[in-house]
Amino acid sequence: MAVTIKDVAKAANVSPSTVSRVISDSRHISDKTKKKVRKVMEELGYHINLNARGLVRQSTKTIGIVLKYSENEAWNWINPFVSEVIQGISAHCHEHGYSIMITTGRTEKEIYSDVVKMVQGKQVDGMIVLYARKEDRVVPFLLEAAIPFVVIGKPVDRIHEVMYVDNDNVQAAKDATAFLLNQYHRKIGFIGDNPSFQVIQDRLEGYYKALELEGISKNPAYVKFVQNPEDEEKILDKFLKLEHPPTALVISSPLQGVGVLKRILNHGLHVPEDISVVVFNKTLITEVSIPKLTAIDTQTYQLGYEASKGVIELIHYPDTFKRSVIISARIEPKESHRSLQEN
Amino acid sequence: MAVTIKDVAKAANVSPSTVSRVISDSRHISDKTKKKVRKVMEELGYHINLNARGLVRQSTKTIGIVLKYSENEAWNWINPFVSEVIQGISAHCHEHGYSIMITTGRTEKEIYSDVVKMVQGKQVDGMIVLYARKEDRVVPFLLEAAIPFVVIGKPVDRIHEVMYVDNDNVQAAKDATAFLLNQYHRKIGFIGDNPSFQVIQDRLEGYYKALELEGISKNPAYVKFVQNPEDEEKILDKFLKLEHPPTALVISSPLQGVGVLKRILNHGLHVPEDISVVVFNKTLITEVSIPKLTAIDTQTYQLGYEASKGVIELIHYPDTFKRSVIISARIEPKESHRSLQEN
DNA sequence: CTGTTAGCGCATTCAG
DNA sequence: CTGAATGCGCTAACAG
Repeated sequence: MAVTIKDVAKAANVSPSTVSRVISDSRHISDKTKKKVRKVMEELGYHINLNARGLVRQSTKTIGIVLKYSENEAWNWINPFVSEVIQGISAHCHEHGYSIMITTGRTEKEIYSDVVKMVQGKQVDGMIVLYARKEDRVVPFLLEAAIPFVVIGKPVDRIHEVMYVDNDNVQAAKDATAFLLNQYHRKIGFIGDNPSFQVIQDRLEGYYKALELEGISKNPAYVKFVQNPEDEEKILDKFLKLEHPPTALVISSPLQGVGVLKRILNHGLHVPEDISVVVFNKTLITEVSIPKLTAIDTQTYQLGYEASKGVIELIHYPDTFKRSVIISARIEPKESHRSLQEN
Repeated sequence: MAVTIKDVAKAANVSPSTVSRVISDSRHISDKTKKKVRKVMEELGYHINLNARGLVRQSTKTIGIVLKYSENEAWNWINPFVSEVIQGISAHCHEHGYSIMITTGRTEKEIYSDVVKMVQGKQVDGMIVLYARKEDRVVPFLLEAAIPFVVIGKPVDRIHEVMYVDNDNVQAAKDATAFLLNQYHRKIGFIGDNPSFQVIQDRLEGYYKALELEGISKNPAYVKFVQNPEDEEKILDKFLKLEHPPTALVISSPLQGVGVLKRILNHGLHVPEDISVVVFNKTLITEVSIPKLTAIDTQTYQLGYEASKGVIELIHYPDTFKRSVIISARIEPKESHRSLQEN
């Protein structure tokens, strides 16, 4: 067995509680004893057992992260969104001494039970959910369990009861579409992935809104959902076979963006000469892409950072008003778009 | 407070120890009582406190993951290698009921203290280290602490004392180089990132070996290390200003691969017409790249999966022979190379 | 300023 | 097959 608080106490000729107080640097302990105890701890190689502390404190200083799953495994972790968000969460958690635990499940059901285990098992003090989607069981469970949590994305149900961090996706998509409209595009397509995620719905809405403002009516043929990379080919085919193919596309993920880029080339067309492309989420990928993709910077890292700030605040002050945070997103013009009017 | 084993015991008219036995499905309990107790657990909404269990069992069923850090933050998580490895680890851990905790630190020092906290704090039963590098303090610490762990990559020191999972990077780089030699390239460059990582050293060695077999002597001008994306430009400049610029490149990361691709285009050159490129680590990125990059499939997911298998085996059978695992890597010819002899 | 006492929730002897 | 007793390592009153 490892050396415990008792061993230290004995060796230092003090009581265990004194040692405990030294550990938490209580100000009710004289500097002299602190020094003495710390020396003994050093000598004995003492280290606190966080498990035991967790048990008595009813807190583990750990945040659980519910990963976004998708039908298509590959798109999950590889999607740079997840990586960047976690970076942001990590950074803030580290500043506050919190550890991070992540779900390991791959299906919706597995992830749900991971969450139950973390929460009911008292492994975490709070949770961050990396997605918002319809008919999801995780958020209702967390509400029921009354554990601090923050959703990244816009919750679908019971929105007033949950704290969330999100971009204004409606606005962002509206901006992106308006950006293309300003460049005299009138036939603009929209490509999203899984429409059951709220984020896709919001972006679609923003896209429609921008068109509406220009008096352009909804055209379902210009809206497609790609659930796996293979579909990209078909979708582009369909677009191009239209009597009036789109001259520009708004695409809801960077990976899809580069995918579509490639398909366009396959068709012997060029970006931005033949088709302009604006994608959601500026990431390293959009930067290394050729051409660089004109992308909407959703400040993913910041999203994670703020989410972490949120949970930790909720943990410390449970009665905090659940003020949700909107992270601004703005378009960064790069090389994948052009104006139709080459004045 | 949540409902505990005692509450269940009381409600079911049994002793706490009986409830405990029902939880672990002990075969010393009659089916009748099991049923009865389970019913009560259900009604009361009982869930085990894993913290308490951890304390008494001296095991948390949690694996810690030590993330690879790099000077350049962005390259860390975004690097798909990490994502894929974690997917593999996740999958296996989930199968065995293990949770995953990740380090949150960004600098070497922070990560080290994260590790100490996890291990000494008894938060984890085992560890997986996602890198192997010189003068690293983590591995020695882990050895000292005598906790089960597996390194992904080839350990630098005390290699016989640690279990590791790795590709044969020497062989893989040799194959990659030989592949280019077979295509009649004679001036082959090598680009790696941080040379303090063992993996880079190994690949460099393999590269040299292949050249040697063809009687081509080492040329330092053909070997460059890129520590951040900006350097790519300079390095390519240097390569191209040589009297005999390389006609092919072996590159040690997919992100660097696409980066270099882009720089080559900037110079008005084309891949594979002017320069052939072979990169390490087939990932989604190499697939969506234009052209698709001829890449070495290092089976990253499998690397993680095997590492997890390793730790969990070590946890269950501490005296397991530390048999290390080599995951085969093979080159997947795509579109970024060509033969110099167009017969 | 420090020691004593009493658990946190669970698993595991040892009896019966 | 089940119950009573004990302790995992730590913290938090409550005394002094």
